[in-house]
Amino acid sequence: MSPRTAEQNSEIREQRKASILQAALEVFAQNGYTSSSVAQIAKSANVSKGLVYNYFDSKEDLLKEMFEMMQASSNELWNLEQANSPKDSLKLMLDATFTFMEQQQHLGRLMTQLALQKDVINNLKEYIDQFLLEKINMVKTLLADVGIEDANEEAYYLGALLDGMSLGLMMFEEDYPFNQMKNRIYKRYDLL
Amino acid sequence: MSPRTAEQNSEIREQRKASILQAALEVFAQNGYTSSSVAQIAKSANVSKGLVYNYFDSKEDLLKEMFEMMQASSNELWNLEQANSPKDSLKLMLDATFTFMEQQQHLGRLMTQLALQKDVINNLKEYIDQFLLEKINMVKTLLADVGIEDANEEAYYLGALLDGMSLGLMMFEEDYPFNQMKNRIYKRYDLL
Amino acid sequence: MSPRTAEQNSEIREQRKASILQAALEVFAQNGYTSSSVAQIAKSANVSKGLVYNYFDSKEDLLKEMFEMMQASSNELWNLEQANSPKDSLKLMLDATFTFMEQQQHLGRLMTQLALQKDVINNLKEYIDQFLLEKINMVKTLLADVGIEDANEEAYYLGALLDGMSLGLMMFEEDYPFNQMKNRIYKRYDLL
Amino acid sequence: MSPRTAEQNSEIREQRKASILQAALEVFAQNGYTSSSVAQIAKSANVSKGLVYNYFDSKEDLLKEMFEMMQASSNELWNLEQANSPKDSLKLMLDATFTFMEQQQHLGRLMTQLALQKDVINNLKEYIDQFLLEKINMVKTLLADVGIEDANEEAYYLGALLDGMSLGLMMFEEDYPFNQMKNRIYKRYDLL
DNA sequence: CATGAATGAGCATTCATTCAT
DNA sequence: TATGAATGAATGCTCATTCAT
Repeated sequence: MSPRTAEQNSEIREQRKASILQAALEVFAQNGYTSSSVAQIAKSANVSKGLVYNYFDSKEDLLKEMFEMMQASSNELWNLEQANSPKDSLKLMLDATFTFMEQQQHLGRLMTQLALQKDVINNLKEYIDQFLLEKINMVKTLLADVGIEDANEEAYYLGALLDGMSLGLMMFEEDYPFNQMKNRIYKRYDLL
Repeated sequence: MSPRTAEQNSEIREQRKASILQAALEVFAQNGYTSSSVAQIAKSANVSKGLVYNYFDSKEDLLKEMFEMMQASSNELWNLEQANSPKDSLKLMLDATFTFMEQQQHLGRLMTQLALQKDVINNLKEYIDQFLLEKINMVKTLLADVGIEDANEEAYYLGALLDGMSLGLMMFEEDYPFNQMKNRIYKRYDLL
Repeated sequence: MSPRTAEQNSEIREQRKASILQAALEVFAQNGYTSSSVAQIAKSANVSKGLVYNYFDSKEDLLKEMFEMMQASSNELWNLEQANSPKDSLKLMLDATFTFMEQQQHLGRLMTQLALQKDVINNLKEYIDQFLLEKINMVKTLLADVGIEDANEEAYYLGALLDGMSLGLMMFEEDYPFNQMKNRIYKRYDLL
Repeated sequence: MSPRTAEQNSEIREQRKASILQAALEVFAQNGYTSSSVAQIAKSANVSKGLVYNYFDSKEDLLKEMFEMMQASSNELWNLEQANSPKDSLKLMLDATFTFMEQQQHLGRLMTQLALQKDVINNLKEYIDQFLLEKINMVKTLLADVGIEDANEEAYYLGALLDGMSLGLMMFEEDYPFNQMKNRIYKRYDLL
């Protein structure tokens, strides 16, 4: 009835969608994908169950779009083009990683859960594995560029450290000595 | 009077119980606790659904007994009494950890999943957290005994490395350079 | 915004709830609480199994609400305030009792079944016993008011007669000489 | 192995059977037929589940034999042949009825439950109804023989009283003024 | 005769999804 | 666009019954 422009409508749609997705993320991360109900998500987003299906095809679809959100968020952070040197690139990558860990704990938590179990849906696990592989390959390149001898092994080592930190942060939360860990890593690559 | 002796029955029970528990472990680790159905477990163990309930009170109970299994398995491995020196203790701890990672991947996978989400049952998460805390405190002590300056921070660092390795092994499986990683860690503490 | 107004929805809910409850009452009274399945009730109410749970928390809850329905129905009938004399009160009580017997045979049948066995749920039996006790005490008072010598014993006697009639009506149904029995009782207290 | 005579074996069988039946009766009367499990009965009789099936074809069969037990017990009590007069017959019938109420409360409780609901098994309800009908007809005859005017109506009246007493005894148990009620009835027919 | 391990059908309950309004 | 009533398939669990020993 109200004369909204198509643009306004589109914007409202986007916002609604984002808010539902955010609610879903929190619920999924807390309870796990399977244990979360669409009703719970709808309630948490303050909308009706029906509306969730107005914006998303299925519960599965929510998860897929969440993964795409993660990719977008990650790509946005891993903006290494502005780097002036290999060292700088490495530093930017670590910055991005740490920022992601802190700001996107829900996403990290959820993706780690999903990565640990068989495909819950379609080929999501494949995409996650692909995503992880890309990251570790990028790290290999960065480490090689910076002159590290056995860049491959070092990449796994650094990967283990970062994953371990991520887990630690999820478990211990504010009790985790996150900054000390960050410093250790920056120091290791002489980035301070 | 009994057609089977009590002993025979008891033995059958123990074996069946163990085999169901093993099947449940695999199914849980693969699909996640919530996504696993008792029917799936029964099928995987080649028994009827009903029999599962003859041996376990509930699906929850399966998980509880699994956790106890993990504690037992872990305690068995962490046999540090036979150590002759602090360094030896540290080495034994690392040996135990690596052995557990390799031999009990299912358990590790499952417990990590559970640790990442809200309590699925009763107070299991609490017990898991407690279990993890004990381990990290033991590591702190071992590192201090061995003369490491900032044992607390180092414990978190080593913890991150080990957790990260565990995750890596779960994801990459045989592609993971597990032995190289182990060597790096042994070398770090001069244990080779 | 809602497609149906809140009022419309509320009305639909009330009607559905009532019709499910009525179906459940008939099924419970016919087959007994334990032997009745929710599927049977749903079918009898021409709704899906799921919908029953949209309106009632559990099968148990159906029974609880049924008991409350009985209390309400009974209280509505036992409206003794309008009586002008003790004799009038006694007559009203008997009227109410006979009306209940005839109009609420399902409820009577079900409650009698429940009263005869161990508590099926929570403390329902306790409530039923409490309910019966209240009735018999009220009868004692009414009989004393009317000038009956041994009102206590007479209350048990009248109670037995009424319970026996109720049973008889349930068993023999239309073959039961209900009106003759009623007359006998009215005559006994000189109420015709 | 032990050389028991066929007779001894047969006797053992009979005893076992009776003890299982007794256990089943108590369990059924307490919890209702449907809510009682064979496992419960077996446990209560201190035998294995299997043995129950050695003596009875099914849970249903237990109920059938119980009903036959009730008929036998009832027939044994209603031994009216030794009566010298119509009045004596009536008195013997009442004696038998009261004795049954007191001594066979479990049976009474169970049969009343069954009479109130649709056939749980085969045609049991039919038999029960038949049984009740026989009794009431016998009562009619006895009352007519004793010279009561409207024996038919009086039979329903007496039947209601007796059924009501039975219910009362089941509900109030030792608090029920059983003897006073008995006296009232004996007095009513001038049998004291 | 006696046991209890084993089975599978049946039931209460949950939840993703649809649809009339 | 938005709602929530309605559905039915799936799941945890129970229990009568069978059978190897």
